[in-house]
Amino acid sequence: MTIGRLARAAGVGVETIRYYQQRGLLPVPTAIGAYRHYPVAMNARIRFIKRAQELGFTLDEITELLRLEDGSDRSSIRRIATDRLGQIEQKLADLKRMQKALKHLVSECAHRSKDLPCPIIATLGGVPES
Amino acid sequence: MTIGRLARAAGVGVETIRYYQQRGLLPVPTAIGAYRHYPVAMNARIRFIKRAQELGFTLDEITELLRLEDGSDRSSIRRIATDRLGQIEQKLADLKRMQKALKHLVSECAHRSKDLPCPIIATLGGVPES
DNA sequence: CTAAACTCCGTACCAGACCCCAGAGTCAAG
DNA sequence: CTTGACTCTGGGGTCTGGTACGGAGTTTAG
Repeated sequence: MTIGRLARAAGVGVETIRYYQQRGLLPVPTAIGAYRHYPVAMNARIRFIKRAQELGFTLDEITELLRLEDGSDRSSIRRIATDRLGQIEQKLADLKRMQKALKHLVSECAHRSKDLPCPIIATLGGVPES
Repeated sequence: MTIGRLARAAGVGVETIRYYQQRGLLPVPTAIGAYRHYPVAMNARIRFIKRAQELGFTLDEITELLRLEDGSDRSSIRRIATDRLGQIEQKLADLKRMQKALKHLVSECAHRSKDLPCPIIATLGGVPES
């Protein structure tokens, strides 16, 4: 795999791969001749990164997640993963609240008469915590 | 309410409020004298924005969501909300998968011998859709 | 009435996550 | 062996969601 093929296979730009290398998310493979030669497994790794990003992880966080795979220092790494797990669960809870609120909003909007305002934004905004 | 008080009440910077005004997320209230005077309800609106942001909505998306409140064109607005609902549900599903995978990963990491690699990233990355 | 604190407007700058470009070198199909 | 597609390095630009700054005008508490 050359970088271009890998990029196309993973559905990202060549620059993205280089950027990830700079940031330490992807290893810089040893060159064969003057060009670098990527193992097919890189593809899975890039997809993992993209997936995690869609879920709201930053590249720094994903870097930590990825150290799990290359995992040497297991105990501290496990701590990191557990933290992220907590984050994810928090996010899940938030999203569920949002889902509920939006559902409510939609049905309110459907059933209410036109000139009554939707009181739901106040409800959502009124939650002081987080 | 002056802008500064509002900002402190909502837990954002003054500049943020101005920025939101520029972007059309907040109305620019009419000035009393030379300074603008904000209704207390703005606070709820700002909190709503912040909340939605934490859930991964962009300001553009939030702008659309907010039109729900000021809602005139209910049917198209309901469509938008329903779309977002779909997004949220997708995200929930993804997060749940992620949660499961991470849990698995953590326990694998705990139980496995040190030199076996974790195969989970491949599993995650292998899902082609999205 | 004055001084501190605030507001207004505009512009500039920051981080994150890329994207694009130039110029030079390299590979590989024909 | 040439030619065209690709790679390398490096540096800059872009978009989002802000934050910071500067200078001038405005309130308001004492």
